[in-house]
Amino acid sequence: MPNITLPDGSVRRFEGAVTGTEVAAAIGPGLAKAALAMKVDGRAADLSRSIEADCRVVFVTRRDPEALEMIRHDTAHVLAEAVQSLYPGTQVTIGPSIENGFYYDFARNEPFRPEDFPAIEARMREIVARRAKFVREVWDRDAAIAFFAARGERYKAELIRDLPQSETITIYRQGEWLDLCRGPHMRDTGDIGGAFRLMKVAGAYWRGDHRNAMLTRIYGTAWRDQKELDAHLHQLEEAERRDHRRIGREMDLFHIQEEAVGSIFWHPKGWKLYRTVEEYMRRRLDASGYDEVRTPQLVDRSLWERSGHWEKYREHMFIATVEDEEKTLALKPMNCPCHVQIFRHGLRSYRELPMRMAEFGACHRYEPSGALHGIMRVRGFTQDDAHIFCTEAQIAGETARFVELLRSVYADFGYETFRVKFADRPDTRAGEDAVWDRAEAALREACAMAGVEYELNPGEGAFYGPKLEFVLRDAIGRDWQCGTLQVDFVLPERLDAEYVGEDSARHRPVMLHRAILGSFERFLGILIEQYAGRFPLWLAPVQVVVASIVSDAGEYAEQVAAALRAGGLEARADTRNEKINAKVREHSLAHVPVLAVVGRREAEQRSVALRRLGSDAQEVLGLAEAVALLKSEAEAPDVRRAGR
RNA sequence: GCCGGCGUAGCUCAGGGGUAGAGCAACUGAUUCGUAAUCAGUAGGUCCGCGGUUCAAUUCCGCGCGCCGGCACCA
Repeated sequence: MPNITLPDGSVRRFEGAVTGTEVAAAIGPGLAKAALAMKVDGRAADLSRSIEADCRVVFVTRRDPEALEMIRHDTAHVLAEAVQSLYPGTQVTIGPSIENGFYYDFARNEPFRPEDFPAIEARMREIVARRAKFVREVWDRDAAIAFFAARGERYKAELIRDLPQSETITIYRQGEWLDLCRGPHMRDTGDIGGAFRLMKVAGAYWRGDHRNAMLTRIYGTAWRDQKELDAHLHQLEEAERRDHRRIGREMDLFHIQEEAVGSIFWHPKGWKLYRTVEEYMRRRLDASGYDEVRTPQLVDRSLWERSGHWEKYREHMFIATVEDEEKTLALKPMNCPCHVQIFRHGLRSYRELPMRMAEFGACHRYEPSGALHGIMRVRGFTQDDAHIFCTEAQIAGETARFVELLRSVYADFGYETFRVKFADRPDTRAGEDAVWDRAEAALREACAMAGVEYELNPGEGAFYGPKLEFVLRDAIGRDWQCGTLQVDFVLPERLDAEYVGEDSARHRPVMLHRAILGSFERFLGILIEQYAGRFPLWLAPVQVVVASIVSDAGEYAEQVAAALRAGGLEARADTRNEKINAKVREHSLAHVPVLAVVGRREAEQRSVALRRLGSDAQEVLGLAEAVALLKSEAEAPDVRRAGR
C-alpha cells in the first residue's frame, strides 16, 4: 500500500503496487500524456517500473533537463538498431548521451563514413515512427553473457562479465532489437521525436585504451524539437566564425607552416597582442612578489635524468647533439629543473622563503601529431611559469595567494567564472605514498582556505605531485587547461634543493609549480575566440585607424596618428584613395575598436570624429582631448586600478 | 601515434584523363567622395610532394607530408 509523495507535497495512496504510468494516469490525463519517465526518491526510472513502497515521485516531462538526456540516450539506442539492421555483422559496444547529443561505438572491419549517414538516419526515422515500446527485462548474468557471446557480440559479453556481481543485468528491448543497458528509457522510440542528426564519425579505442582495438564511433546531436536543433546547428556555425585559426588568418596575427609544424610564426599584429599580454603579466607578477629569471634552452641530459623527466618523457623531448661533442642536450620541455639550479646556487636560508621564481619560459615538447591544434596545442610554446619554494607550512597560504592572483588576472581578461579540477595521484608516480598523502592533504587544505570549489579529476596528477587545473572553454566548447598549481615534494629531493632552517639544520623546501595563463599560445588562442577578434581597447593590436575622407586631409590624418602614437596608442593612418564608406567597412571588418575620421572640416578645426566598433555614432573632439580620452580608455586594467 | 575526411591563385571555393576557372584581395589608371564595398583595366597557379598506370595525370592508383574532426597523449 504505497503512499506516494508528489513534488507539491500531496500524498497519494494506492492499494498495492502501481506502475509510474498508473500513478500519472491517476493524477490526470495531461500528466499521463506528458510523463516520459519518473524519479523515485531522486533516482530515474522507467514509467513502467512498479512502485511497492512509500516514496517520493517526480515525473519527468519533455521540458525537464533529464528528458533531454533521455532523448539522447534513446536516440543512441535507435542508432545502434539502425546500424545493425543495415550493416549485419557490426557489433555494438557502448552509446552514452553526452553534452549536446550522443555517440555510439561500433566494432566493424570497415569504418563508417559520413556518406553512410543518410541511409542510417532514414532507418532511424523509421524506427522512431514505429513507436516501439522500451521494455525492461532483468536477465541472469550467465545467460546474458551466453546470449551475447552466441550472437558474436564479444564486446557486450565482456562488458557484462566485468560488471560487479552486485549489479542487476538489465536488457532493454525496442521491438525486435535489444541491448544491454542500465536504463532508464522513455516510453517508446516515438518519444524521441525528429530533432536529431548524425554529425561525424571518429575512431575511438575500446574502453579508451590505446592498446585496445579501435572502434568506429558515430556522433549525433539530439534535441527536444526542431527549433532547439536549429539553434544548436546555428551556434556551431557561429563557433566556426570565432575559430582562432580563422581569425588569426583574417586579422593577420600568425601562421604555421610545414617546415615548423607545431611552432608559430607571429606576425606584427599577433606579436603586438602577445606583448600586451606578456607586459601585463610581468607587471602582475612583479607586483605579487615574484622574481623573474631566465634559464637555458639547451640543457644536458644528465639534469633531466636526475629530475626523472628523461625516464618518463624522453620520447617527447627534442634532443640536440653536436658532431664534435659527446654530450647529449635536450631543448627544455619545462623550466622547473633549471629553477632548482638557481635555488641551489648558494646556501638558502628559511628567511628567503617563500621564494617565488618566475620565468616566461620557452619550452619545446614533441607532442603527438594528432594532438596539435592551431596555437592551442603546439610543440614550441612559452609558459608564464613560476616556482614557489616554500616550507610545508606555507603551502596553504601561497596557494590562496596564487588563486587570488589568478582570479584577478582571469577577470581582467573577461573570465569571471572558470572550472577547477583537483587531479590526484596517478598510477605511475614518483615519491612515497606517505609523501603523496601529505601533498594531497596540503592542497585540499589550501583549497578550503582559498575558498576554491573543485571537481575531482582522479589519477590525473603530475608524476611528482597533485595539481589543481584551471580550465577555460573555447568557442567550440572544448575545455583547455590553462592555469595550474602543483604541489611537489619530489623534485626538491631528486635535485637536492635545501635551505637552512631556524634550527640551523638543513631542510627540503616544497616546490609549488604554477602558471596562470598556462602557455601564451594557448591562452591567446582562447582569448581570440572569446572576443571573436573584437578585443577590448587595451588588448587590440591596432587600436585606432585614422581614416581620411579626401586627400587634402591626408597630411592631417598622419599628424593625428602620430599624436596618438606619441600618446602610447597603436594607431595608423589610412590615407588611401578610397571612399570613407569603404574604409569604415574594411576597418570594421578588421575589428579595429576605434576609427578616427578626418575630413577638411576636422583638418581646419584640428579635431577628429571618433567612431567605435559596433556603433555608428560619431563623437567629434579636439585632437588633444581625443588623445587623452583614448589614452585613458586604453589603459590596462591593472594600470587603471593603480592609477585610482 | 590510431581511425576517418580533406589538400586547385593571398583568401573563399568551382572544375575535371588532353589550353586551369569565379568572387574577394593585389597591382595600374580614372575618380576627391562625410561614416559598412566607386569604376575600368592588368597580373597571378609545380592544381601539397614523390612514384606508378596511360600516347597523355591536377584528375585514376600507391606511398609520404600537412591540415581538419575524433580517440589516445598532455611533465
